[in-house]
Amino acid sequence: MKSPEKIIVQVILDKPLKDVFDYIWNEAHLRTTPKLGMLVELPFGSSSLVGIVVGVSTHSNIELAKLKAVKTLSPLPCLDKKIRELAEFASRYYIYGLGETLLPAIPKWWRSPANWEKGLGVARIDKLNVIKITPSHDKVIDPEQLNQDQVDALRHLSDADHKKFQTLFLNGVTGSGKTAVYLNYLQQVISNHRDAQVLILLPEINLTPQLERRIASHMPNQEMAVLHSGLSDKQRARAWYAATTGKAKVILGTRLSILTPIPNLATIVVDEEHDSSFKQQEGLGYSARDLAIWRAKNESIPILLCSATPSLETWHAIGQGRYKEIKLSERIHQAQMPIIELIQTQQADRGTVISGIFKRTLQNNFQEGRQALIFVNRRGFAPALSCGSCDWLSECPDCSGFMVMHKQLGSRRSPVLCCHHCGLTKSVPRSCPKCGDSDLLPLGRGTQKIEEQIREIIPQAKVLRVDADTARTGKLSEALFTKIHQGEADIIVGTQMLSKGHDYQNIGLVCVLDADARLYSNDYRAPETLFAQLVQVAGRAGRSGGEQAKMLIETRYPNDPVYQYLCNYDLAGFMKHLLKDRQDSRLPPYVSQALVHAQSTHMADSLNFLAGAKVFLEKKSPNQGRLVCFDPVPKALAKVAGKERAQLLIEAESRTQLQTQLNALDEFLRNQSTGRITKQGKVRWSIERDPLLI
DNA sequence: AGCACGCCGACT
DNA sequence: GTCGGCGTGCTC
Repeated sequence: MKSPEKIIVQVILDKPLKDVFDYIWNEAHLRTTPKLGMLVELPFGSSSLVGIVVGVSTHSNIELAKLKAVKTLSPLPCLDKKIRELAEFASRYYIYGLGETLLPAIPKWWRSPANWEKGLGVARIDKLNVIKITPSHDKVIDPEQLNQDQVDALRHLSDADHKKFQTLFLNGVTGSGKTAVYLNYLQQVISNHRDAQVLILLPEINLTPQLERRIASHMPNQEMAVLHSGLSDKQRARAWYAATTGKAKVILGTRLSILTPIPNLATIVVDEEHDSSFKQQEGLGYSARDLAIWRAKNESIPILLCSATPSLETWHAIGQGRYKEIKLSERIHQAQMPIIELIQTQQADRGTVISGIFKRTLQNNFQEGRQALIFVNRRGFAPALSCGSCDWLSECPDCSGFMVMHKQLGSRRSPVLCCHHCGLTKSVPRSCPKCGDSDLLPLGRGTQKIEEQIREIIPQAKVLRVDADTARTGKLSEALFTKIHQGEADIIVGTQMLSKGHDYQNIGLVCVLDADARLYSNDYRAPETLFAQLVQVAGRAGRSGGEQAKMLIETRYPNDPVYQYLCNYDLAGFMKHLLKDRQDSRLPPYVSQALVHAQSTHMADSLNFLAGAKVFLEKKSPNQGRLVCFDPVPKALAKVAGKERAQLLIEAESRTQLQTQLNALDEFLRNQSTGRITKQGKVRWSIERDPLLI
């Protein structure tokens, strides 16, 4: 007599282990049949974990006696097919465990079975409002108030087939009203399609409160869910639940929200599409921009990318006809863009003072009663501390970078040395640790030093500093920007943080100090990034009309194409130049790249490990196919937090070729590791697809 | 990744 | 005598 067959479920876990684990499904106990995408609680080793059901079967390769049973189920709706497909793709493409991809995409609060009990969590959360609508005093922009360009752009968008995948690119200079265009578009989508939900991706948390308010006043009757890492567990859980259940019609978030289940997703907008924050650098090294396009394709919906300075990938795709460009004419606004002046600096005056021309222009601007922005690429007081009589420099003991000097303004405490890579903080030595000389000098200029100098030059001016130190939290930064908007600052000193998304009213002058600090580095994207930053910064000036604003850029290389194209605001010319350059030097988008990262206590172990990876790849494709495998090298910043780091660059003409090779390499490396650490030598490794830095 | 089991140094 | 170091091995 055959006993009734046991139901076995395959479950994924947030562990760097093999993909699926088998469990027994006790239907009598769980009181329902297993369904794909269910979130369940499981016994695992000596502890308890949550997992997601990804398969149902009656057989297991593991002995039945060894299998444990699913403990409880969550009251959440199952993760739908679309989101599972997206996670499967991301996991495969970015060479990362499926469980490690999908589970962290669910808010922590929901991954705690303590919150599941009797579904009370859901009931309670369901009663809460998703977002309190707090309309701003910004003027609501009705379609009638759009200018002709915007109306035309909106018409192009409305004409798109909403049941078909299509990538659209909205090209418009800063302040040309891109946001008004896409908000009107989204409103149309929501009102024309019952239950439709829309997703807006933004690069950074700083930008969400502004847009949040704007949406609230623009679409006051729609429920909105905001998702980013700055929220509390509960807020995040609530927003995610509202998106998953279809309750929220507008989902606004940073990159992590691309993995949110949205059952009636009708369209996606990626704002500031070129921004590198869409690429996650750690763990699952995904690009939310790229995943958004894949998701749109998989769900057969249109996607809209927006930027004044598109990524080269986007520009390339437009050229090939893969994306459709919608242009907001630059003509009207070009008149408002500041006149750019390049100030050449000599090696000798760098890092010492604010030069005469900057001083005079700042003073004039102040007397005219207009605000000025000063951009510095470096936070802190000085990039390093040096000894006046020997060659000592403030190197970090655990990293191969320098410790940056920070003055603790506003407090009586003495200055500190701080490593921006590992966070180590020390007090400034009284005398040189090497030769004992007491003549220690700060080297170069950071935001704090500039702030200090400006206060000396124009003592009457109200100076405000905006950087990672003064705008540490969302609240702090909002307070700073409120101050700026209320005119409580004459001169604003800050890092890139200043340039994003904020509307300033009365900027007459923009100064960029040491613009090319990163231009001649190992970052082949530096020219593109710099161009985008400078256009962005330029767009902050002269918005209220009035006399044309000025932008002064301090550079050692005024003849570099970046500046030459920038002075004419010639985006198309610059993009063409860059594409030619990338084609000539065999760089993306003309080749596909991957990096194998390795870190361990000794550089030799890291390099040896990578050499093994290289041998494997070359054996796999003996005639080297169209795969190019470079030599393992120590990283530019070779030591971080006491770990010696190295990397191996792999290139291929075709993405699919690279994909199969990387999957094979991953399997090979996993077989000699526990988790992601090798058994011999204890090398921690990872594979990164489409790296930004090589 | 956690977490247990397991075999060698300075402490109530 | 024991508390505890972290080396290696497993998790359905």
